Amino acid sequence: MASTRRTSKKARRPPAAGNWRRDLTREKLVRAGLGLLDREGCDAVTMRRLAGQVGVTPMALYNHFSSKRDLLRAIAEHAIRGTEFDGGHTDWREQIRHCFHTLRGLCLEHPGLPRLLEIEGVAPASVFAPMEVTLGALGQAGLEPLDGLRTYFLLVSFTLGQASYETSGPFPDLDPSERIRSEGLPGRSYHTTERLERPQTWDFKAAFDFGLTLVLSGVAALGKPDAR
Amino acid sequence: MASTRRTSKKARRPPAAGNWRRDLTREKLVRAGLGLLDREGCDAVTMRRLAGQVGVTPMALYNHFSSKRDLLRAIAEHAIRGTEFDGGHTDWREQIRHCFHTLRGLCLEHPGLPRLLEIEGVAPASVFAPMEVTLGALGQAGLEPLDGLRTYFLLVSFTLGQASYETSGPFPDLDPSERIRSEGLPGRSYHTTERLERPQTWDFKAAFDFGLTLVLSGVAALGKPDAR
DNA sequence: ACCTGAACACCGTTCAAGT
DNA sequence: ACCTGAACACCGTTCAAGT
Repeated sequence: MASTRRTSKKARRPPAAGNWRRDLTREKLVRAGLGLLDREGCDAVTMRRLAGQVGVTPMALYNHFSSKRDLLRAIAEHAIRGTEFDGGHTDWREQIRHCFHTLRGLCLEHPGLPRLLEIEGVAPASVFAPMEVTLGALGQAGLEPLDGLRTYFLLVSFTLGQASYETSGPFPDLDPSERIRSEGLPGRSYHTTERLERPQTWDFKAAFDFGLTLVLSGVAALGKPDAR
Repeated sequence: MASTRRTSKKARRPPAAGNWRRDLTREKLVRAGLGLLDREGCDAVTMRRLAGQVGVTPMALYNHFSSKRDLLRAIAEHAIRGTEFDGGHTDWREQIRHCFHTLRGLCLEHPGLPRLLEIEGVAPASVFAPMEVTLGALGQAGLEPLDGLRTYFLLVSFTLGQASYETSGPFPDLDPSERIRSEGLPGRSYHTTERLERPQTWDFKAAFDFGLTLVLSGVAALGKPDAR
């Protein structure tokens, strides 16, 4: 804002890239938006609030983003970019473990991210970085591309779901025994769930590792006789 | 609305249950809300729109629901209630397959449901019906309760994630090769993903079955020597 | 080229008032 | 007991106007 302020002298812009000040401001907005997302969650990222945050009128944002969706996509992009999902492991299991631990870590750093990615049209192309790594590793494990893609979707649903539950929850609402006792549910029996002793502190990391191992050993079993 | 209209004669309500007209109206609202959810999606379920739908002022809803969240919870409850997740199979694999196929089917009937359940505090106690069935079956498969719970969360994340993607998507946004070609992503290579031939029609059911089988064979492998 | 201000059509919810 | 109407503090976005 301080230094290179020019009177706009007709300024025929180069067709491809390099719009000096424009990019700078867009980046500033994206950073502020990501901050808002991290501090106050997905619903707090609002055109009006972001504008207030950087001391500008809401409508000023529309010079840099065509819509709220465009803004959100840029924020997601900025959060993901720079993350390396490829651990460079030769063992395909290790490679996949690394990849999804990294994805989980990213979601824990930016707790609003999973929900953000679910908004229609917000997921940027960078979400395919883990796909690339996974498909490579699964190919090495002997899976056909189609099955690799299916496995990738399984892993990604799992990872985002768990991370979302870990950061937004654990809702008291989702503690089963508690809920079932308070609300009466006629016509259903819940003996197993009711007498379930939920550990006081649920170990999310251990649960995530368990799920990952389960899927990986399922993949390994695909080549074997008993698998069905 | 037609028949038993009484002048409210002081009506000391019985302490426990049976508020005749009140329950009727609440149910009517819930049904209309579910209709709105099914026809126009999660975001369309709005106090004001629902009120308009049943020909009443928005504030009238607050006589039957304490908040929007309360309304949404009742809608989710109404969608889930009556669904039988227990297929009565003796084989634990069949039992779990049936359970999650049922859950998936429910999400396809009510496309807004997965997103609805993710809203904080909306998931009703009935969401634990599949948990009951799953924990029982996994116990039969020899899993400890803690691992059973972890597996349940894996399966539920997977099922809701896939169903959500199937009904809200398939976004053109999530077709990888397309996106990567249009947006340039500097500093990343995507050869595997780029040359991926995505089948023109993605078979969601087959992908779901595949994931289910993968997880189940992972569970089966837990008792075996090679599992790690 | 970038920003403002007023306006429009929406939200959830509170509060006082009607019957 | 149930409903209305006006109001408040929010949304995303359009449009005309300023510099």
